[in-house]
Amino acid sequence: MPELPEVETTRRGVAPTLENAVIETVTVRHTGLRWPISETLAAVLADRRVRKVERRAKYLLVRFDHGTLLIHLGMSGSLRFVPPGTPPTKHDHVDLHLHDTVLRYRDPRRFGALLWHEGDPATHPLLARLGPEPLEDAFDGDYLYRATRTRRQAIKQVLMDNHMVVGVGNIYANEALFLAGIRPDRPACRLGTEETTRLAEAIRGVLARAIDAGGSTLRDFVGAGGEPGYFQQTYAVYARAGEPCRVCGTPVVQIRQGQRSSFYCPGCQPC
DNA sequence: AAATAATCCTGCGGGC
DNA sequence: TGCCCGCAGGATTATT
Repeated sequence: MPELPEVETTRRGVAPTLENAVIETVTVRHTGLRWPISETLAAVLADRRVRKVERRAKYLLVRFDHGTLLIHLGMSGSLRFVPPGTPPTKHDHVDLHLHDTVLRYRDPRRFGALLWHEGDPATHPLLARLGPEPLEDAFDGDYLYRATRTRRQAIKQVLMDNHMVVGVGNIYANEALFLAGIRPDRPACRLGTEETTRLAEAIRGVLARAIDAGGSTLRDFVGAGGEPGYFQQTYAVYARAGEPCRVCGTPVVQIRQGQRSSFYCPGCQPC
Protein backbone atom coordinates (compact mmCIF):
# COMPACT_ATOMS: atom_id res chain seq x y z
CA MET A 1 0.00 0.00 0.00
CA PRO A 2 2.01 2.89 -1.27
CA GLU A 3 2.28 5.78 1.11
CA LEU A 4 4.26 8.89 0.33
CA PRO A 5 7.69 7.27 0.85
CA GLU A 6 6.85 4.49 -1.60
CA VAL A 7 5.67 7.01 -4.17
CA GLU A 8 8.80 9.10 -3.76
CA THR A 9 10.94 5.96 -4.01
CA THR A 10 9.09 5.05 -7.18
CA ARG A 11 9.70 8.52 -8.57
CA ARG A 12 13.40 8.25 -7.90
CA GLY A 13 13.47 4.79 -9.38
CA VAL A 14 11.83 5.64 -12.69
CA ALA A 15 13.03 9.21 -13.24
CA PRO A 16 16.58 8.44 -14.49
CA THR A 17 15.28 6.17 -17.24
CA LEU A 18 12.10 8.05 -18.04
CA GLU A 19 13.37 11.62 -18.19
CA ASN A 20 14.34 12.61 -21.74
CA ALA A 21 13.15 9.29 -23.10
CA VAL A 22 10.51 9.05 -25.84
CA ILE A 23 7.31 7.09 -25.26
CA GLU A 24 7.06 5.26 -28.57
CA THR A 25 3.77 3.46 -28.02
CA VAL A 26 1.34 2.78 -25.19
CA THR A 27 -0.60 -0.40 -24.49
CA VAL A 28 -3.72 -0.17 -22.34
CA ARG A 29 -5.18 -3.57 -21.43
CA HIS A 30 -7.62 -2.47 -18.77
CA THR A 31 -9.13 1.01 -18.52
CA GLY A 32 -11.09 0.32 -15.33
CA LEU A 33 -9.08 2.11 -12.66
CA ARG A 34 -10.31 4.61 -10.06
CA TRP A 35 -11.31 6.70 -13.03
CA PRO A 36 -11.37 5.20 -16.53
CA ILE A 37 -8.18 5.63 -18.51
CA SER A 38 -8.93 7.92 -21.44
CA GLU A 39 -9.41 6.14 -24.74
CA THR A 40 -7.14 8.73 -26.31
CA LEU A 41 -4.27 8.41 -23.83
CA ALA A 42 -2.18 6.16 -26.07
CA ALA A 43 -2.45 8.57 -29.00
CA VAL A 44 -1.73 11.56 -26.79
CA LEU A 45 1.51 10.04 -25.48
CA ALA A 46 2.81 8.36 -28.63
CA ASP A 47 6.20 9.65 -29.83
CA ARG A 48 6.35 12.26 -27.08
CA ARG A 49 9.39 12.94 -24.95
CA VAL A 50 9.25 12.89 -21.15
CA ARG A 51 10.75 16.03 -19.70
CA LYS A 52 10.51 15.54 -15.96
CA VAL A 53 9.11 13.16 -13.35
CA GLU A 54 7.87 15.03 -10.30
CA ARG A 55 5.62 14.28 -7.34
CA ARG A 56 2.79 16.12 -5.60
CA ALA A 57 1.28 14.34 -2.59
CA LYS A 58 0.99 10.72 -3.76
CA TYR A 59 0.60 11.69 -7.40
CA LEU A 60 3.47 11.14 -9.82
CA LEU A 61 3.62 13.87 -12.45
CA VAL A 62 5.16 12.73 -15.72
CA ARG A 63 5.66 16.00 -17.56
CA PHE A 64 5.71 16.40 -21.31
CA ASP A 65 5.86 19.57 -23.39
CA HIS A 66 2.17 19.30 -24.19
CA GLY A 67 0.82 18.23 -20.78
CA THR A 68 1.23 15.99 -17.76
CA LEU A 69 0.43 12.36 -17.07
CA LEU A 70 -0.81 12.05 -13.47
CA ILE A 71 -0.23 8.61 -12.00
CA HIS A 72 -1.65 7.51 -8.66
CA LEU A 73 -0.70 4.08 -7.34
CA GLY A 74 -3.81 3.75 -5.18
CA MET A 75 -3.56 0.88 -2.74
CA SER A 76 -1.73 -1.70 -4.75
CA GLY A 77 -0.21 0.00 -7.78
CA SER A 78 3.40 -0.25 -8.86
CA LEU A 79 5.62 0.80 -11.75
CA ARG A 80 8.40 -1.43 -12.98
CA PHE A 81 10.74 -1.57 -15.92
CA VAL A 82 10.56 -4.87 -17.76
CA PRO A 83 12.38 -6.02 -20.91
CA PRO A 84 10.43 -5.62 -24.16
CA GLY A 85 8.41 -8.71 -24.86
CA THR A 86 7.88 -9.66 -21.23
CA PRO A 87 4.42 -11.28 -21.15
CA PRO A 88 1.97 -9.37 -18.97
CA THR A 89 0.34 -11.08 -16.02
CA LYS A 90 -3.16 -10.69 -14.70
CA HIS A 91 -2.98 -7.20 -13.24
CA ASP A 92 -0.52 -5.53 -15.62
CA HIS A 93 -2.87 -2.92 -17.02
CA VAL A 94 -0.66 -0.45 -18.91
CA ASP A 95 2.71 -0.52 -20.70
CA LEU A 96 4.65 2.56 -21.76
CA HIS A 97 7.05 1.38 -24.46
CA LEU A 98 10.36 3.21 -24.52
CA HIS A 99 12.99 2.50 -27.14
CA ASP A 100 14.66 -0.35 -25.27
CA THR A 101 12.54 -0.98 -22.18
CA VAL A 102 8.95 -1.01 -21.01
CA LEU A 103 7.50 0.81 -18.01
CA ARG A 104 4.72 -1.43 -16.75
CA TYR A 105 1.86 -0.29 -14.51
CA ARG A 106 0.46 -3.04 -12.30
CA ASP A 107 -2.47 -2.59 -9.93
CA PRO A 108 -4.42 -5.62 -8.62
CA ARG A 109 -7.04 -3.61 -6.73
CA ARG A 110 -7.34 -0.91 -9.37
CA PHE A 111 -7.64 1.98 -6.93
CA GLY A 112 -5.01 3.86 -8.89
CA ALA A 113 -5.35 6.31 -11.75
CA LEU A 114 -3.68 7.49 -14.96
CA LEU A 115 -4.97 10.89 -15.99
CA TRP A 116 -3.93 13.31 -18.70
CA HIS A 117 -3.90 17.02 -17.95
CA GLU A 118 -2.87 19.90 -20.17
CA GLY A 119 -1.38 22.97 -18.61
CA ASP A 120 -0.14 23.52 -15.06
CA PRO A 121 -0.60 20.34 -13.00
CA ALA A 122 -1.27 22.47 -9.93
CA THR A 123 -4.55 23.54 -11.54
CA HIS A 124 -5.87 19.99 -11.87
CA PRO A 125 -8.99 19.57 -9.70
CA LEU A 126 -7.36 16.71 -7.80
CA LEU A 127 -4.29 18.79 -6.94
CA ALA A 128 -5.60 22.32 -6.65
CA ARG A 129 -6.80 22.16 -3.07
CA LEU A 130 -4.24 19.90 -1.44
CA GLY A 131 -2.50 20.90 1.76
CA PRO A 132 1.25 21.42 2.11
CA GLU A 133 3.88 18.76 1.49
CA PRO A 134 4.98 17.39 4.88
CA LEU A 135 8.67 17.61 3.98
CA GLU A 136 8.57 21.21 2.81
CA ASP A 137 9.15 24.21 5.03
CA ALA A 138 5.51 25.31 4.94
CA PHE A 139 4.61 22.36 7.13
CA ASP A 140 5.69 22.84 10.73
CA GLY A 141 4.28 23.00 14.24
CA ASP A 142 2.99 26.53 13.81
CA TYR A 143 1.10 25.62 10.66
CA LEU A 144 -0.35 22.51 12.28
CA TYR A 145 -1.40 24.48 15.35
CA ARG A 146 -3.14 27.20 13.36
CA ALA A 147 -4.77 24.80 10.92
CA THR A 148 -6.29 22.61 13.63
CA ARG A 149 -7.94 25.29 15.78
CA THR A 150 -11.39 24.72 14.28
CA ARG A 151 -11.12 20.94 14.06
CA ARG A 152 -12.84 18.98 16.80
CA GLN A 153 -12.25 15.72 14.96
CA ALA A 154 -9.65 13.28 16.27
CA ILE A 155 -6.10 14.33 15.41
CA LYS A 156 -5.36 11.08 13.63
CA GLN A 157 -8.23 11.58 11.20
CA VAL A 158 -7.24 15.20 10.69
CA LEU A 159 -3.69 14.15 9.80
CA MET A 160 -5.08 11.89 7.11
CA ASP A 161 -7.11 14.74 5.60
CA ASN A 162 -5.27 15.88 2.47
CA HIS A 163 -6.45 19.45 2.97
CA MET A 164 -4.43 19.56 6.20
CA VAL A 165 -1.24 17.89 4.99
CA VAL A 166 -0.69 15.46 2.13
CA GLY A 167 0.87 12.05 2.07
CA VAL A 168 0.15 10.89 5.63
CA GLY A 169 -1.66 7.58 5.37
CA ASN A 170 -2.85 5.23 8.06
CA ILE A 171 0.53 3.67 8.79
CA TYR A 172 2.50 6.87 9.23
CA ALA A 173 -0.29 8.69 11.04
CA ASN A 174 -0.18 5.99 13.69
CA GLU A 175 3.60 5.91 13.81
CA ALA A 176 3.97 9.69 14.01
CA LEU A 177 1.46 9.97 16.84
CA PHE A 178 3.38 7.31 18.74
CA LEU A 179 6.66 9.17 18.24
CA ALA A 180 5.02 12.39 19.41
CA GLY A 181 3.44 10.68 22.44
CA ILE A 182 -0.08 11.77 21.48
CA ARG A 183 -3.14 9.57 21.51
CA PRO A 184 -4.84 9.25 18.12
CA ASP A 185 -8.28 10.11 19.49
CA ARG A 186 -7.38 13.50 20.93
CA PRO A 187 -9.50 16.27 19.42
CA ALA A 188 -7.18 18.17 17.08
CA CYS A 189 -8.17 21.57 18.42
CA ARG A 190 -7.07 20.59 21.92
CA LEU A 191 -3.42 20.10 21.02
CA GLY A 192 -1.04 22.72 22.37
CA THR A 193 1.83 24.34 20.51
CA GLU A 194 4.40 21.99 22.03
CA GLU A 195 2.35 19.04 20.88
CA THR A 196 1.81 20.27 17.34
CA THR A 197 5.53 20.99 17.12
CA ARG A 198 6.41 17.49 18.31
CA LEU A 199 3.86 16.01 15.94
CA ALA A 200 4.98 17.95 12.88
CA GLU A 201 8.58 16.91 13.55
CA ALA A 202 7.52 13.31 14.09
CA ILE A 203 5.68 13.28 10.75
CA ARG A 204 8.64 14.77 8.92
CA GLY A 205 11.05 12.40 10.62
CA VAL A 206 9.14 9.20 10.05
CA LEU A 207 8.55 10.01 6.38
CA ALA A 208 12.13 11.08 5.76
CA ARG A 209 13.49 7.91 7.35
CA ALA A 210 11.15 5.75 5.29
CA ILE A 211 12.27 7.49 2.10
CA ASP A 212 15.89 6.88 3.07
CA ALA A 213 15.12 3.21 3.66
CA GLY A 214 13.46 3.06 0.24
CA GLY A 215 16.64 4.22 -1.40
CA SER A 216 18.14 0.78 -0.94
CA THR A 217 15.45 -0.70 -3.17
CA LEU A 218 16.03 1.60 -6.14
CA ARG A 219 18.08 -0.99 -8.01
CA ASP A 220 14.94 -3.14 -8.21
CA PHE A 221 13.39 -0.68 -10.64
CA VAL A 222 15.78 -1.64 -13.41
CA GLY A 223 15.64 -5.14 -14.77
CA ALA A 224 13.13 -7.86 -14.35
CA GLY A 225 13.23 -8.29 -10.56
CA GLY A 226 10.37 -9.34 -8.38
CA GLU A 227 8.23 -7.11 -6.26
CA PRO A 228 9.85 -4.11 -4.63
CA GLY A 229 10.94 -5.13 -1.18
CA TYR A 230 10.27 -1.76 0.28
CA PHE A 231 8.75 -1.02 3.63
CA GLN A 232 8.74 -4.30 5.37
CA GLN A 233 10.37 -2.27 8.11
CA THR A 234 9.23 -2.80 11.65
CA TYR A 235 6.60 -0.49 13.02
CA ALA A 236 6.29 0.82 16.56
CA VAL A 237 2.53 0.36 16.84
CA TYR A 238 0.96 -0.15 13.41
CA ALA A 239 -0.67 -3.59 13.12
CA ARG A 240 0.76 -4.62 16.50
CA ALA A 241 -2.46 -4.88 18.55
CA GLY A 242 -1.86 -6.79 21.78
CA GLU A 243 1.90 -6.96 21.28
CA PRO A 244 4.21 -5.26 23.77
CA CYS A 245 5.31 -1.71 23.06
CA ARG A 246 8.95 -1.74 21.96
CA VAL A 247 9.67 1.10 24.38
CA CYS A 248 7.72 0.37 27.56
CA GLY A 249 6.26 -3.12 27.09
CA THR A 250 2.64 -2.04 27.49
CA PRO A 251 0.37 -3.95 25.11
CA VAL A 252 -0.49 -1.94 22.00
CA VAL A 253 -4.19 -1.05 21.79
CA GLN A 254 -6.28 -1.06 18.62
CA ILE A 255 -9.27 1.24 18.19
CA ARG A 256 -11.58 2.12 15.33
CA GLN A 257 -11.67 5.66 13.92
CA GLY A 258 -13.73 6.50 10.86
CA GLN A 259 -13.79 2.92 9.57
CA ARG A 260 -10.03 2.70 9.98
CA SER A 261 -7.89 0.92 12.52
CA SER A 262 -5.70 2.97 14.82
CA PHE A 263 -2.98 1.67 17.12
CA TYR A 264 -1.34 3.30 20.11
CA CYS A 265 0.59 2.53 23.27
CA PRO A 266 -1.28 3.60 26.42
CA GLY A 267 2.04 3.86 28.21
CA CYS A 268 3.86 6.11 25.74
CA GLN A 269 0.74 7.95 24.58
CA PRO A 270 -1.10 8.59 27.85
CA CYS A 271 -3.21 11.45 26.49
C1' DA B 1 -17.36 24.68 7.33
C1' DA B 2 -16.88 20.32 9.29
C1' DA B 3 -17.92 15.62 9.96
C1' DT B 4 -19.61 11.21 8.40
C1' DA B 5 -20.71 7.51 5.32
C1' DA B 6 -20.43 5.17 1.05
C1' DT B 7 -17.69 3.68 -2.67
C1' DC B 8 -14.29 1.62 -5.89
C1' DC B 9 -11.50 -3.60 -5.99
C1' DT B 10 -8.85 -7.85 -5.05
C1' DG B 11 -6.22 -10.75 -1.94
C1' DC B 12 -5.82 -12.93 2.17
C1' DG B 13 -6.69 -15.24 6.54
C1' DG B 14 -10.00 -17.50 9.54
C1' DG B 15 -13.74 -20.58 10.30
C1' DC B 16 -15.97 -24.55 8.98
C1' DT C 1 -10.16 -28.78 -0.70
C1' DG C 2 -12.81 -24.99 -1.05
C1' DC C 3 -16.34 -21.71 0.02
C1' DC C 4 -18.10 -17.69 2.54
C1' DC C 5 -17.06 -13.76 5.27
C1' DG C 6 -14.79 -9.93 7.02
C1' DC C 7 -11.21 -6.93 6.65
C1' DA C 8 -7.68 -4.04 4.67
C1' DG C 9 -6.90 0.47 2.46
C1' DG C 10 -6.49 6.12 -0.34
C1' DA C 11 -9.16 9.42 -1.43
C1' DT C 12 -13.07 11.21 -3.75
C1' DT C 13 -17.92 12.06 -3.63
C1' DA C 14 -22.24 12.62 -1.67
C1' DT C 15 -24.88 13.63 2.32
C1' DT C 16 -26.04 15.52 6.68
